[in-house]
Amino acid sequence: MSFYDSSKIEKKWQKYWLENKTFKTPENTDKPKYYILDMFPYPSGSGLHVGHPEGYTATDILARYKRMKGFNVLHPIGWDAFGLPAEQYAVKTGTHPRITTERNIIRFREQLQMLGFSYDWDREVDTTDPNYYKWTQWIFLRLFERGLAYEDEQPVNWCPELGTVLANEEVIDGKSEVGGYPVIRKPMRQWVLKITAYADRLLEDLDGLDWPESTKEMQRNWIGKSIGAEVDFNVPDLNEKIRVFTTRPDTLFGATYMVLAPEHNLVDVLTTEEHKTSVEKYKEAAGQKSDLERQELSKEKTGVFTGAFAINPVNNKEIPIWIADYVLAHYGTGAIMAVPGEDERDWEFAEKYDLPIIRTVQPPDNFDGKAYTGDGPSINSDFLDGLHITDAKTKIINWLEENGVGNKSVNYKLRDWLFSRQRYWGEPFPVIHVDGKPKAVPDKDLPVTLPDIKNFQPTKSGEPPLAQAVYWVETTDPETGKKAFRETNTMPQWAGSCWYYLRYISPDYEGGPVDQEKEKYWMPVDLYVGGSEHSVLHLLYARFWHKVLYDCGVVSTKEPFQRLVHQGMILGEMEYSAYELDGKIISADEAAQIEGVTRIPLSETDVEKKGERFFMKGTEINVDAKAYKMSKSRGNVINPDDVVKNYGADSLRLYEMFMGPLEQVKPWSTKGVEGVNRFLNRSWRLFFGDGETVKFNISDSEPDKNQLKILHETIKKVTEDIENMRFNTAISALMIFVNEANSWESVPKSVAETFVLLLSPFAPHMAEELWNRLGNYNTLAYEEWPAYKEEYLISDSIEMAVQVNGKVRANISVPSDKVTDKDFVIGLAKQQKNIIRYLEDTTIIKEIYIPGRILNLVVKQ
RNA sequence: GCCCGGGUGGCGGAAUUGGUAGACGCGCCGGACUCAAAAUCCGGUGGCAGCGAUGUCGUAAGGGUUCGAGUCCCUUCCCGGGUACCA
Repeated sequence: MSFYDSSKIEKKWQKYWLENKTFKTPENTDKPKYYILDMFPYPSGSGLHVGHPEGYTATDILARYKRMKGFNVLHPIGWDAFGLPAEQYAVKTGTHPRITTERNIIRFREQLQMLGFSYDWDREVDTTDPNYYKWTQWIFLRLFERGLAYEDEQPVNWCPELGTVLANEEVIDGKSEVGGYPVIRKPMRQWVLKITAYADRLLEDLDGLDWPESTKEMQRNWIGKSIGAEVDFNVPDLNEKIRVFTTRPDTLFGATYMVLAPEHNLVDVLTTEEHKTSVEKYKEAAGQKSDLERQELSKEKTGVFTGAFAINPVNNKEIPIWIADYVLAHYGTGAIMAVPGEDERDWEFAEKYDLPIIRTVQPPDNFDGKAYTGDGPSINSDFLDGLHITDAKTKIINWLEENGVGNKSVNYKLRDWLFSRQRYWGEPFPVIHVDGKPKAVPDKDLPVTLPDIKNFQPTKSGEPPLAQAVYWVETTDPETGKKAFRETNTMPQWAGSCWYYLRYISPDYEGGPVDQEKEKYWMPVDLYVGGSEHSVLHLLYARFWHKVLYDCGVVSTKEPFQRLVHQGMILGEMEYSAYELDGKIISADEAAQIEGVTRIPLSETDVEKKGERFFMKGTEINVDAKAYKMSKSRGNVINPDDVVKNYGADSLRLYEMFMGPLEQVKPWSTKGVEGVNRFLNRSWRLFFGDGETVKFNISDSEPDKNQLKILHETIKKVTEDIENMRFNTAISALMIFVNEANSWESVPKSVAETFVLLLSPFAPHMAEELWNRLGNYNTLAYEEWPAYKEEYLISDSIEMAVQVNGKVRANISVPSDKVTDKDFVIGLAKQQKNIIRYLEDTTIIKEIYIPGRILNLVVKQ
């Protein structure tokens, strides 16, 4: 039996591709270009997991396909190598993060090469390389020059366990996204990037992008633009004004009280003597709460009265001023007018503290809720009465502006981006402090490199590890010669990944982050593939930097990533579980209610499905059937190295694409890998026969009509499916071809060659080997992609269904040249035994014929 | 709660976008080869009834539009992801 030795053949071609630089990006620009990018991997110590090759195989297939289609393809890879794990490892072991990082990169590179990806290995970039972060710093200086990077003392998310501050986005439910440690609020001096200045452009330019709608929607929500008005409320006793932001100025007549955030700077001024104690107490309690506590305790609204009153400008009514932590200091003006009639939160608060509620929008008759937030005619609103929301808003805004008590206003949820971290393993800021003021390091002195230090531990007070490198921190201002101190914070990991896609274009260019001539040719990225976990942060930050670079004239496109696709997560194998309590097997439903149960793994053959649920075979005990996220603790992690060892890289690639649509979440199945592995072996045997001896099964004969038909059907299907990234059905088409061809006496060489080319993007190692053994001595990577000919697809006859009253009653075979002949088809149909039976004693009232598809005879008794 | 996805055989998934539901793969059943097993090959495989022809039910549930609905519309349920007092 001939057999395919995957490990030997795969290594052979990997070596060939590297040595011949087969996938070196062309330098000429005479052909159309295709820039296909994988999301920047972090080279972690645990190596590649099976999730990585999913997206990478998809892009690799496209890259290989586009090369064969005559495109110049840019398909690079590199390392987002700054980051916390290497630093934490350094704290623990004293190993410099550089050592760890280099080791991990080598491992990752080997693993990627083992999978046969067609990257241009001469374009690797590494964010920790001073030649790279020189330009990260350079871009930061452009931000600084433009006033888009500033220092600010502000309450930040301080994580004592990690010894660093975190961006708002890195805090999930009051805990750090990395590690899940508690996070507290602490005022500190920080670098902040003014992403809010680009909010509108980041929002508007989403419209032109070919991205998943859900991702665009998430970005829109994150930016959170809302249009409304600002209104001033006078506090006559104190001669003060309180400004509020509202999206519903039309409900102004229903504003029956005001609420300030506890941190609002007028709170102390407003509070009357008799309320001082309770207000102080409330403020203190709110200030001490961590974000987590604030969220947990916020189920029930709390607040206290300040004793002060403001005047509602539309009706001059006196309304009380409260403070409550359901009003956020950092959104809008940190103060609201409360309109309980049309706002659920205000209603809840008003109910609790017995504050007046006035409806100003007429709810529908059947409305039985509390606050009514829908549309309707205004009531109790003087000159707005009868107007619906939109018109009422316009009118009241005009009124506010005429009377000088307010104006139209826009607000964003998006906040400026907290950009500094108290870490060692990150890009140093190219900034020195002279006389207490930040000053840019001149471009010519870049990069500001990381000093070597021994102790990577941050200080308890929050001083970054770099502060220990006194010789590095203390420097002189090159301009004035004055004593200066280097910035000891470093940049967050996002920095390096904000612009890496540009560096790939000209990785060795010394005149700037990117060679502008080449940038014009290669940008934008035509296809960007990566996980949906980056839907907001990385993609928003990168878009922001790109727009700044656009404004600086460095790049020529407004957006970096034209088309974006997220690959779905790969889960562990499906698990069937029964549960045991005190030696007794109990049902999964029961187990979910009780603690202290033991999970008993079952095999697929132990269970059966009844209705919607799975049960232990022959019992009424229902069991769980679920695939879980891969995790070390669950022990369901699949290691790609093992898969490659057992089945080969081509099998892994093929399986990951065959599992289902790329974007979908799907469970792993080792049996499924065996399935595609069998397919590859069958493909191999197509060429080398099935006997004891290896015999070449290829003939020089001309392909017959039938062979050409199936071949060209396969070409058509595979081509269309690759174009649409439907790799699972493309592979299915290849399988159908092989199943068919296996029944042939021999395979005509021309057919065999075409098949090998079709297979090559998916299983490049086997394809190269077959191509070579067919007598071609060059790589097939730049062979022309096969084109199908319509003439071969036409068959002599077409199978069609005949329906009577919408139900299929017979199948007929119609000669191709008669397909458009309705009368002929109906005549043929009426000869069918089963049709005759159904037409008996009926009258045909309608004949619906869709040529080549279906004939439906509508009859009546 | 709100915003996005999505529910199709025992399992992963197909279905030319309104035209024969279940392609392809896994699993399972039967057969060939083998002393035997593995591997491989051949055949079968949605449920129910029937020897069969065939009939009938069937794409989460219910209703609607249509000659015809997995696909379009309405209602409900379930699962996954995001988000959460943003005024």
